[in-house]
Amino acid sequence: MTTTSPQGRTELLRPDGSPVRVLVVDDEQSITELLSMALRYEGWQIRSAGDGAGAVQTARDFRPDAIVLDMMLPDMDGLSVLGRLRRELQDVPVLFLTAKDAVEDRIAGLTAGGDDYVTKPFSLEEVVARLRGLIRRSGAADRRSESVLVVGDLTLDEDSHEVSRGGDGIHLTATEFELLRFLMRNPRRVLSKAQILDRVWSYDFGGQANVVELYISYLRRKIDAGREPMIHTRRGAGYLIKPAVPAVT
Amino acid sequence: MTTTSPQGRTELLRPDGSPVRVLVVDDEQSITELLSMALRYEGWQIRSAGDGAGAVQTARDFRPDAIVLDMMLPDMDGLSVLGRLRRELQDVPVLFLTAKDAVEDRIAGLTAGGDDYVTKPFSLEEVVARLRGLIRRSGAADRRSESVLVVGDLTLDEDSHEVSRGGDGIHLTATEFELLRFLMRNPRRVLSKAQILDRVWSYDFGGQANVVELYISYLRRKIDAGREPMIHTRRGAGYLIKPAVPAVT
DNA sequence: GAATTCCCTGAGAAAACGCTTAGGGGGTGC
DNA sequence: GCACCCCCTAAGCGTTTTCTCAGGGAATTC
Repeated sequence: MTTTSPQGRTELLRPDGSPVRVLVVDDEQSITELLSMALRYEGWQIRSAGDGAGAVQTARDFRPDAIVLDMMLPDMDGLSVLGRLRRELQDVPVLFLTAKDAVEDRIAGLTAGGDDYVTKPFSLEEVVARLRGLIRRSGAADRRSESVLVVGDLTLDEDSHEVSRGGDGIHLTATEFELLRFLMRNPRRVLSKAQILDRVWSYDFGGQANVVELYISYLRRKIDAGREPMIHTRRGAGYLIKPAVPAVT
Repeated sequence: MTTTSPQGRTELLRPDGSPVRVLVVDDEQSITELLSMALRYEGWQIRSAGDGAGAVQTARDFRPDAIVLDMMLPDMDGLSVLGRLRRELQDVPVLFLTAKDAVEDRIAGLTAGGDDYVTKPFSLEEVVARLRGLIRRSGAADRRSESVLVVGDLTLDEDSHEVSRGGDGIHLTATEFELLRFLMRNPRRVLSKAQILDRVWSYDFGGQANVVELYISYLRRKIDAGREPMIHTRRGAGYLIKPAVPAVT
């Protein structure tokens, strides 16, 4: 089931209308805090644990609809945590957090069961998107909930990563895609550069704030080029996307 | 829930009709007083604290709907205060106050959870607007509360920062926008130049008092130009905005 | 009706802000 | 190992915005 808030954001809900529950497991507290904040903002109910034992225990009575699980835990290795969690909650989808250099094939095996993974350092948009996908596919939320964002004649498919405007396919790089997704999930709403940076770039990004300007300009070149613009600058405030108003000629 | 006072101001209220509660945390007393006054004027219930320990303690039994938190506190740093506050009140939205130069350093993630921040020196209108936005989105107030101000045929959208009169879009600069917002939030009420200066300009503005006149004239040019005027001067008292009375011709 | 006070607005300087280009470095695939 | 693509830094440029200053006009007072 989905519902649309007054701001136009679409929320995932369980079939009985109660909020989706997510368990976050990571030993770094800053990570669990960051994730909890972001996921709560999605309207989900969050619990967190700092180690494997805590995770299993919390999972037992919290009965989450999805789990975010760091593969590197102090007390036991991610696999055995996973095993125990699965004993409690058989079908719950898991989003793994792994270091970039983690062994690929091991992860590949894990995600075969419909799970997914994200490498650290991640961006919040990425985690949220992956999680939404997992929950959607697991059937914990209404299956009809869509994975396609539409603003005007602009279309973005979160599953296939396809983007098109007015029927023409548009190729975007990974970062461009995430930026556009964030804009399109908040149409007609001014998003500050800080907000964009916090959601779209990884949490450890320490660079210049003008990357946002740069990527906005890339996006405009691909999306607005030669058409009525959809991406607008609010000087001193931020950017927003909205359906193009046909030129009155 | 929203209600409209006799003066025509729209107030945010909690779903049960009680006033919204806000906790203000800053070590400079002049700031907490300034903010407390301004926020009480919004019809909200305010408590303040001067350090992190006090903030956590006050939050515990005051149970605020939103928190204004200075990042620079004497006893502990803003983030650990945040952590403790969040342990007490999980979903409470936070508006951070930060120094301007601190923004670039290490404030990544502040807006990640739907929170927001304002840099010092700030204007009261900005703080109030941001807080209203946070409270609105957090669901502590009635979700139907709108983000659009309307006076006569003049319309101002706080989310998209769009302004239009009689259907025609009007482009305003950031300062013009804030001034108009302040006027429109107090329709049919005379606002003195001093009041306007205190609310719309940052508290450390040391310039000439006639900026207000200047910006009123800018606004008139954009909003009243060629139409029945909505912005009126009360000589010796101030300015007010009200729906235009159709010209009797 | 003259003086005074208050308000409005034009011009212009300084600063802030956003956009764009060029290029380096890292990673990936062939 | 080479070529390609992607991400980001850095710097320069043009534009927009903000504000000061000053002159003139309008309302008010005496």
